[in-house]
Amino acid sequence: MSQIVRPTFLNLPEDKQARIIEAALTEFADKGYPQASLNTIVARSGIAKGSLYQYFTDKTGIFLYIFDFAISVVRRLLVQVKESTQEEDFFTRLEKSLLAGVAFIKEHPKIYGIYLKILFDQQAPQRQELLQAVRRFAADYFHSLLRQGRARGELRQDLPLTTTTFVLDALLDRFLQAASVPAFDVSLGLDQAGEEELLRRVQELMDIIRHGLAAGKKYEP
Amino acid sequence: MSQIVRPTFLNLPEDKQARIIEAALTEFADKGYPQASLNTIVARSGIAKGSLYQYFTDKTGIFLYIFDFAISVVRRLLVQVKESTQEEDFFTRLEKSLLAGVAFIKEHPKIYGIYLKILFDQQAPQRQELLQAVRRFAADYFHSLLRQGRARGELRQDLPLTTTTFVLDALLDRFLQAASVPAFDVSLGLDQAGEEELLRRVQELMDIIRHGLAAGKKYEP
Amino acid sequence: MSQIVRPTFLNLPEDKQARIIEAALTEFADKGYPQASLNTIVARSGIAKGSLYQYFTDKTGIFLYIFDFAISVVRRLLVQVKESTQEEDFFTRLEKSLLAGVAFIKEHPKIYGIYLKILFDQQAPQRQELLQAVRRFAADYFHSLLRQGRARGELRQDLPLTTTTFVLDALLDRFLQAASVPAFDVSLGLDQAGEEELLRRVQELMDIIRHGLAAGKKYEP
Amino acid sequence: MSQIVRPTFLNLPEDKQARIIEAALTEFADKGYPQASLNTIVARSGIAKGSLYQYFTDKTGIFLYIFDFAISVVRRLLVQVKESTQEEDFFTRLEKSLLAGVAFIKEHPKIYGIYLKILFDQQAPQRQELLQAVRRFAADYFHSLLRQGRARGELRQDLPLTTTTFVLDALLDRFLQAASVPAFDVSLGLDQAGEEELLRRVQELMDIIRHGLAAGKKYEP
DNA sequence: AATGAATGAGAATTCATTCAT
DNA sequence: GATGAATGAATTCTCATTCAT
Repeated sequence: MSQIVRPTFLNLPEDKQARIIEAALTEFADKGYPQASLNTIVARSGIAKGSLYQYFTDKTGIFLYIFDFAISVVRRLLVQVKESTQEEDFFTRLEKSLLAGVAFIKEHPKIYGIYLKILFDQQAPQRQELLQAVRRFAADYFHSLLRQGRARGELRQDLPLTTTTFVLDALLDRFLQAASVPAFDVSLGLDQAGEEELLRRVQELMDIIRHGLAAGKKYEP
Repeated sequence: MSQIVRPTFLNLPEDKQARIIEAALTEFADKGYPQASLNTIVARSGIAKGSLYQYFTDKTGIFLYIFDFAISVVRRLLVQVKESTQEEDFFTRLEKSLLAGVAFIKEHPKIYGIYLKILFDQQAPQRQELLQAVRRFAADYFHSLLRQGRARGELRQDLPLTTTTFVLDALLDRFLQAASVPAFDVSLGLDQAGEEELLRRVQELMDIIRHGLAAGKKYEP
Repeated sequence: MSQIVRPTFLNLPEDKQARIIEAALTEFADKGYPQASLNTIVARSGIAKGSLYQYFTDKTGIFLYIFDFAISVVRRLLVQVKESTQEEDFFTRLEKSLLAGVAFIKEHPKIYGIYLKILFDQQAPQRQELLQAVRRFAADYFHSLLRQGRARGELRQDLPLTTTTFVLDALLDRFLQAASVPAFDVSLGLDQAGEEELLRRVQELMDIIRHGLAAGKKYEP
Repeated sequence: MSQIVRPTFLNLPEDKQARIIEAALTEFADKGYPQASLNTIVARSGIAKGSLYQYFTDKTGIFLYIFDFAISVVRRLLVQVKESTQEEDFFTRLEKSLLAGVAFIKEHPKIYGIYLKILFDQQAPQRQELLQAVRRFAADYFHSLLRQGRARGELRQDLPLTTTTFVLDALLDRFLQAASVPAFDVSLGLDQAGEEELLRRVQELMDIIRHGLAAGKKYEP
């Protein structure tokens, strides 16, 4: 931690900090770690190149700090959604989580962008650890939803928690990708559609999930 | 075609071609398009720097040729799986497809790697087109499986084909990722597990899918 | 000589020779010696790269051969103009020479182009010698016109031959440049004008030359 | 401006600037734009390759800056000659201009060299504009001399200004070339001659010009 | 004689990092 | 603490020339 950001940076006026974070976030989200240029970052934030090295140890340091910052924003969102839907049933909670995710990505495209970039950059520093942190975070979230749902009898009792967590993570993560990255969305056609179309897809997806997970008459071959 | 690879390359002895393809495939899969270094490729394939430019027009040309090569390998696999399972029921076909995918990725990790890289390289040439081609290919495959399954009465008649295609694509693609890229596999723990564990997860996943899609007693809230 | 072009080339079918000369002439005229690419020449003449080295020793050899070829074409023209105007008076001969020059450049822009290029390429092989040859050729031509004109009493007897030769060479050479290279023509506006305008400029120029050189009432300060 | 040279360069100590300008001027004058090597320039000025790119945007930027610099030196000379000969008659002004030109070229051969190079470098950036600027500059100079000379009655009233400007430009420019570039000087033999010989040629040339342009008894055929 | 594959030096340009002021 | 000039290794790409077939 102390190897990443230097006290010099934290002592900076907040607006200057913000300018630098914004510039770095934009650059990393646009280009990914290895293609991101410190030249661009200093140019956009209006500071001297040397100053960047007063604030952070090196390119890696900047990246890790920015990624940390991004994670903390996401974390805040998830905690808030989780708490505000405490009382609702499993499927409602899941649906609201999905919709909250869609809204978040629309609002903070850069944060989602930096996550997508790191996802496949072998060169990104500590990529493994960073990704694991993010995914485990999501997994924990779904896991806790599932446990509560099963305890309340809303879900089949024989559901394997591990695999079900995987299913939810995969479906929601992919849905968010499709909703935000046109190239991913081959089948759904979300980017050309309006809000209405999006909501219909959410309903259809939830319906399939409900069939897959809910308690009630079981499937009999 | 002639824009990308020059006849010179195709006239080369096969083992030399293979060495170059192998080196390029490795480099692009490791680093992605923009970070891949032609220096590395020529060093690893033991040819002179200038020779590479006798074979391909430029870096883009090499990349496109390699990607094309990779795609054709995948295509061959899918066609083969599809044909060899013609007679089986929907869920068996799906399961076999998944297992074939797992086997393929284990055997050709670099081909899968290059696909993952291009997925997020904003800089990769013709990224949009290449990705669409791949994804649509998968989507068509699932779509045709679904149509046949529904026609045979194995699936619920009210299944929305579009969204269901998306669900299958998401779940299988993600399962493959988890099976091959440890960082992605937070919940399943596939990489540390043996074949046995993997098969169990496949069963669990298939079970959930069956509940979600199969005809039979419907879910009643 | 025998170091420049090899017998192999001269034994070639004439049309093949012509194709190669044409391609080389075009390339050298377009780009000048150092920028001319042998790749382009072989591509345009449809021969193999190795063959070029069977015909000529190296790039320099090709260039010298082509330049020689160009010179011989010019020489033929000048000899012809000189002989066909034997009987006319000095100023008529000069004017006809100028007009013949304009016509020639319009017809053989590449030959003129290669001369212009070599004019300032320090890198062109044997540039000094080649240029001297060309200029001396022109100088001899003017010198002989002047001698005859003076002998016939058409010119002032006190004209210094050397300097007058220089004057004619400078004026005619520059006029040709202005007539063919728009960038040189700041004052005359020849490129946007038609044939008519051109002829008027020729008259005006000849008039000034006449005042400068002709016998007749002398200038008295 | 800021597109071409960066403030970094202008902030440099003067002697360092001078070393770089000198090295670049030499290289461009020797080889012309496309053949000039940045490697040579940095080697000769003793700076690192990267530093050049702190000073200028790219090769084009360096070239344009150097050319601009050269033009400004020439401009200063011409303005000075023009002003210091205000009171003299046309032919004296012209002769002094010519001699000033000869002296300048002897003193700044590289500046003249870079002008000669750009003259035929199809590849030189903004060649058209740069050349037009130079030539029009000279044309304006002669034009103004001519107007004044005619107004004072020193020249024939029927002289066509346009063509006469062309004649002066051609003769003086070519004389300067002959005086500085041995290859151009076929007839005059200026390079092997001493100052004395040169002055005699100037007199002879001026005499012919005087006959061609001056008022006084007209030529009568 | 003809081919065309192989070569490697050299080109312009970018960039993270250092360090004196 | 802030600056920004300096660096040099690394990048992609071109080209004249050689040589085995």
